[in-house]
Amino acid sequence: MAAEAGVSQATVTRVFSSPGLVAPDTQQRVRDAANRIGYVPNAIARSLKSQRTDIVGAVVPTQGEYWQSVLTSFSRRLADKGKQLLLFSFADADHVVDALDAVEQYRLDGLVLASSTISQEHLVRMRRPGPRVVAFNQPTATGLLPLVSVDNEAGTSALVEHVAAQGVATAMFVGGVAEASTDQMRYRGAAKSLGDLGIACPYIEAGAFTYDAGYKVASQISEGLELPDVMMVGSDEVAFGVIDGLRTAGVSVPGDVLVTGFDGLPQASWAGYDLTTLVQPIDVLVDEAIAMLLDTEDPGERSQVIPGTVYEGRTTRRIND
Amino acid sequence: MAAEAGVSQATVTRVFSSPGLVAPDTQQRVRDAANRIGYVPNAIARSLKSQRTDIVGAVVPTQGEYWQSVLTSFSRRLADKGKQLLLFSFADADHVVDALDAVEQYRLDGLVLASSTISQEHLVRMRRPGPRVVAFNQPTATGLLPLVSVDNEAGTSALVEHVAAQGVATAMFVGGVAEASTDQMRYRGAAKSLGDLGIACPYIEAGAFTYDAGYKVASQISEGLELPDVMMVGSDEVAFGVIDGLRTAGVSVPGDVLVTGFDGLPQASWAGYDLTTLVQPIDVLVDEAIAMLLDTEDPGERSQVIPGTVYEGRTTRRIND
DNA sequence: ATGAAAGCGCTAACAC
DNA sequence: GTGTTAGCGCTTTCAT
Repeated sequence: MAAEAGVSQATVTRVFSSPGLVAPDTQQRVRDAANRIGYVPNAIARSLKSQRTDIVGAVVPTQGEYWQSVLTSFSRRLADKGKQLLLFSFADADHVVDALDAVEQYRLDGLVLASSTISQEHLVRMRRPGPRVVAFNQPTATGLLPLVSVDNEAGTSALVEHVAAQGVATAMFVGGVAEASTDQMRYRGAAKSLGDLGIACPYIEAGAFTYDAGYKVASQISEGLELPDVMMVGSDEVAFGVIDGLRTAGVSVPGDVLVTGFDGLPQASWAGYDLTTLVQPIDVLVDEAIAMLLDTEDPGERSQVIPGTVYEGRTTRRIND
Repeated sequence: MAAEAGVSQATVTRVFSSPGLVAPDTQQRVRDAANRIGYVPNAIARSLKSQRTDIVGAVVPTQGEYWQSVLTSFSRRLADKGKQLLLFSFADADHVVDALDAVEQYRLDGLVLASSTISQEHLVRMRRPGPRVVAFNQPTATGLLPLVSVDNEAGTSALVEHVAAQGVATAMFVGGVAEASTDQMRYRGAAKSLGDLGIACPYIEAGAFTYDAGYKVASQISEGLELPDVMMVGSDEVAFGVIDGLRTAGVSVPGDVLVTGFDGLPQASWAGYDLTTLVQPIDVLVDEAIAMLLDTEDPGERSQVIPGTVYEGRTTRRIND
């Protein structure tokens, strides 16, 4: 390339990274030559020298509406900052390790760890010098890694407050996976606030954060147990299943039982469900995570816990009002 | 590192890429040293030398359930092949160009172009020597780029066949965006097959591939026009909106009007909708695309058009049968 | 304003 | 089985 333009390689570099330092006519000559032979600066070589890739890695679960939204948000926000997103989706936790390896090998500028089901052990492994790691919506990471999360506990508390205003005497919490730290926080918020009102709150585990799990558990409940006044579900996706399961079994929502969700998926406001839920301000969370990742000052083990907002849908509107 | 282990750099390389060539004790000495100082081979340097990154780029729209599924599938399948996925999400078509730049700069091993709304002009720009580009579900690219796509036309034909068996006399096609090539193919399949039965098929444009667009168009239709026996909707997401819009307006689905979708999203089979739709075999499409990208033999401008399957849901089940 | 030269960390060819 | 050497394509002093 340098030869083609009749200049030194140093000048070529300058044309593409600090054009100000190069005479207009030389610059033109270089650009012409580049177009002629289809030259494009090699980012790999640049990274080798500069020790920066401008690529951020993200470990995100492959399943679930919520995570998809998070991923989308990350990808957009990073693009705005001139960074690329290298995606490590994972089904099981073992692959998290693969991601970490890749992060080290590719010398990524940082890594986002998003998922509520990564073990403490893995999290500890992430504490190390080198590229910065930020945990996303993963309360378990508190004190281990810098963390950005929605305020899960306050979220379900707020939902209880709203529901209580509708008048309820009995309740139940339907979680996805009991080990998930988000599930635990959400249950805690619900149980505490309900407890303050003198209402008990049993925990029922659906078994997965999926529609099907919600559907199944709702079918079983409507057969066996006595239905509570309100079912607080740990995530919207499970809640949709719960609602459909109840309705299929002939139970009216919200006529016979009120239902709340958590996350604030777009579908929550669809007319078919219009689910009362806690809306996570995903873009805010993501911006905060990116800031922690990219800011010059070390975030240490700082935690950012950001509140969500209650969306009041039809599923908690008493019909007899 | 070489110094730390007391061997040459070449030996270090061998330990990590062809361990067979190195004596066991030397190997141990190198690994110990690596652990001691936290050494990890630098993939950037390797890429610079080998001219391969083991990273595949993907340009995918940021909106829409369908594309999210496609993305997830790509990410998983590539991981199985030891490749990483660099994600370029894009809202508007201008960003496609950014992606192409990045592909060139990072010397990616290939690029997947997924989206039905990339202009011919941009597609032509992708025809170039260098890393391979494969178009995904983008009929416009036929003859320009190697293409993998579901058979859109045959898909709506198959849906017509199923619907006709239920007995219909009038129909309508609700598209997302008229310019989208997938929309055009899907309309063509529906119109042709309906025409063969002597049934006319007007095209109505919702304006976007979203729930809201479907909801709105359904509200308008149920107010003004006379409802057809069947509304064939160009995508599931729009179809959900159409169904909710109709039901909110007091129109029964499938009592008053049958509805079909296209894509086969997981939600289609949810009890709330149980939408008859054409299921795209996403994993098959994705595998095919990856094969085209990575296979040694040049795919040229070969097109792979893969058939989908009809899922028969409740939305086309005549109530009076 | 431009060039020369060293070096980022690895791989591959060749020697021993 | 291991070392030596050259070079991938940039960036960055240091000269001129």
